[in-house]
Amino acid sequence: MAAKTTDTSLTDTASHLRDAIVRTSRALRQEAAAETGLSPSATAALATINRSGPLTPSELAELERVKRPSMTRTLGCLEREGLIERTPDPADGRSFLVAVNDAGRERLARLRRRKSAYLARRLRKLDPAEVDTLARAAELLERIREDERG
Amino acid sequence: MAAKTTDTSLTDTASHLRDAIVRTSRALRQEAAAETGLSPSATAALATINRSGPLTPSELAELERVKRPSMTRTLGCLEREGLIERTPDPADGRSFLVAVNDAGRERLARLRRRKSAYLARRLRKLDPAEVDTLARAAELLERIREDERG
DNA sequence: CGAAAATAGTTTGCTAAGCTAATTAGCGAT
DNA sequence: ATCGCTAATTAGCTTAGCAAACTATTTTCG
Repeated sequence: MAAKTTDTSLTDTASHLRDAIVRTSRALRQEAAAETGLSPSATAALATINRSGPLTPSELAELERVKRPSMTRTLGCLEREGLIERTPDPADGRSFLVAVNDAGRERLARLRRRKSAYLARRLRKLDPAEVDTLARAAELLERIREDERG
Repeated sequence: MAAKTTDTSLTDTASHLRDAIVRTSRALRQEAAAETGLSPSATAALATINRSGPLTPSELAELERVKRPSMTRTLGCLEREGLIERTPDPADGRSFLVAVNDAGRERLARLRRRKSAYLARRLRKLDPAEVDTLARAAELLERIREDERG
């Protein structure tokens, strides 16, 4: 299996993967609006802040691969929801550090717990090997995104 | 491996997968605008029309999991690019059938060929087993989307 | 048969979430 | 101390989704 990784099968895989990601991401967005009151972008940002400790909006924007103005908006949304705290950056008066507060951690835990979340609901219909495949795919997607820089 | 599929690991996998998909889809959109002049949505729709033969806008909307007005817009875009043909639906005067024309097939082939496409470029850095994992993940994502219907 | 209900596609107007360009405020080097 | 750089924001644009309202046709049924 996967013994033959010709360029053709490779670009073919790329096509299918792209379509699958586009469609799933669409479904996620719809679901998110209906279910959590927090957009997928905001959720992803919150998770990143939680994982990578207090960081500046610029750093966060870079991690999430969006531009700073976009992150400004997302942070505004998270702040309105009362999920993050801003503290002044001791090293730079223009900037500040963002951290998840208790409410944010609560929300993240709740999101993770949500059995009815779109993907979790569907994952429960798969067998363990298939779930594992998707778990590894998620890691791979993050990894190839990391390599990026132009 | 994957022997333990507790509900915890399952919802955890769901979280990671969702974030990975959201971020990758963002990267794809940016890339698409810059590179092909055709949005990921339009590309996915074109591929579906090509794969599933001539079909009505409603059927297409259902396959792509968008609402009819959204598909109207996407089709308008594909038509402006001269990639599809509409023929009257012999069975229903209100409707019509959409099919990919030569230019559309050309474009699809070109897209698939594009070695520099975002995902293809990154896939080439992975080893065959990893590419295979992503290929199977794409299938799984499509499959769990199929199950849907509320 | 003909009127009412249902359905296909479109139009209109809204929202979310990305972007770029321009602005404001603080940092740092000459 | 000033001038250029960088951080965040603001303003305005775009894309792509949605729902509701509209038009045209089909289907149903009295």
